Amino acid sequence: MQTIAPELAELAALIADPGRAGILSRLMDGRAQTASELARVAGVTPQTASWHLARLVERALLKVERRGPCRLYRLATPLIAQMLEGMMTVAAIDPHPSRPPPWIDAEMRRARTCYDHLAGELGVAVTDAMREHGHLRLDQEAGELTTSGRAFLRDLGIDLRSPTRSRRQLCRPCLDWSERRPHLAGRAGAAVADLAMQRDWIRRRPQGRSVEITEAGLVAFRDLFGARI
Amino acid sequence: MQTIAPELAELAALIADPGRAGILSRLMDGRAQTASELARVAGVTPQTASWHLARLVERALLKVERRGPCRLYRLATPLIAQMLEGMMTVAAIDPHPSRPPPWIDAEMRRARTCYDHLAGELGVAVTDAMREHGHLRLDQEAGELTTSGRAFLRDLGIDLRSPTRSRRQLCRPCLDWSERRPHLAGRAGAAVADLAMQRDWIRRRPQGRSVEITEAGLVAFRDLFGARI
DNA sequence: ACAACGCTTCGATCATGATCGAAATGTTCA
DNA sequence: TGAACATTTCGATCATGATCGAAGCGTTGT
Repeated sequence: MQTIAPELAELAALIADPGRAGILSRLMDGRAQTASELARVAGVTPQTASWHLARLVERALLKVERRGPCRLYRLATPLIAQMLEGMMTVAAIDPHPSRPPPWIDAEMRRARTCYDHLAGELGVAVTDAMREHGHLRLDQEAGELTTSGRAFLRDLGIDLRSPTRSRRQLCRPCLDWSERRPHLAGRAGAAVADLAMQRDWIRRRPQGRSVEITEAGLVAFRDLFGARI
Repeated sequence: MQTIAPELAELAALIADPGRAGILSRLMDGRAQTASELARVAGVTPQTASWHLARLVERALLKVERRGPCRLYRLATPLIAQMLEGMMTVAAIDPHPSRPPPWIDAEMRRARTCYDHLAGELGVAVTDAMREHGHLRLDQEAGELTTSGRAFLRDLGIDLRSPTRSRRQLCRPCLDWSERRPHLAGRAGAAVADLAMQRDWIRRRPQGRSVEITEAGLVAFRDLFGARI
């Protein structure tokens, strides 16, 4: 019997190094990063990071583009992000509740981006609010935007038709690894995150995936969305 | 910045061994297997397999139950299967199309089970047929069973309300790693696979995840579902 | 109780691959 | 052209963990 087990092992081995896992984790926000920054995140020297990055690119987990003397690395496809999401969800489950659980940075847990949508307490709160207002149906495996939900987003100025040719799903759940409950992902999730960024409701912190919720953002998420944050 | 990168690496390391990857791959059909059988699949001695299995159980990827002198191992939760699905999907993408692609066993590609639903050419054909008949809407990230679809399954004798308390989604896409296109998963997918098994349309082969399509099955899938297989 | 069987633990060996210093490459700008 | 900078390549070292033989454990059936 021939299976893809060898390829599975090979792929897993690529993620099994703490440095490379850190790099992939860092790139989960969908942005591109320089080799130096990724070396810093991984906690290794630039030459070691270079070796790791070469392997990740060779296996097509990352793609690289040259910008001047720098090289910018990013996840090759959303499929990679989706796979990592799935793995992080399992990784976040502590098999030994007695052991001190992996301490998760408070800012990270509060609000962050997950590839291109909102995650953490903020992501889950926004999702819950939309669900309670009948905008959304979502569980651990699938999601659906209601008529009211489409109208709600349209009123916020979100045009969901924009990337029409995209095969990407409108509305999809993503299991939040810090909250352990699903939050909104897919095109709708990305659109909400974009909007929040554009209106300065959230700001990316210079490093890491965590984001800062501005005063205006707090008001907006509470009043416009009805989120309890 | 604290992330779950270390836990991600640890989890990946667990899958990164060819033996363990083989074991996990073997258990993707959702059935339980003895340690001996898994040792055989992994291509290692029983004592080595025992060591691998202990690590997988300790990390809660597998659960074990004793049946007489044997120990039966199975995937701990459907979440694990879902994670492995995601990884296999990426693993099946050959980063170097020039290299000979991982040769996939013909029986495996033809028809197999993926945790608890149909996969391979059969799974995709059934899914396509249901889609073409308006029973199903499905793309790479989400799925929905139409009214006609519910009626269709009901007429086949499938009661989808049965596991009511289950939080599991009715209808969900699963990216087929051999066909590289989504097939039907979720409770509906499992129900179809169950039905096919009960009516002897498909038979599990003694070892491996591939299944045999019976003569009656070929007729049923073509006539009842309209599948082109 | 004893033998048969499946599985696990122990101990020693061995291979893989992660790491960094040193040096080379390549790009931009003056 | 040459200096400054980011990145990569090379080479040597070192740690981790996969492996199997031998022995031990636990369950079942006679």
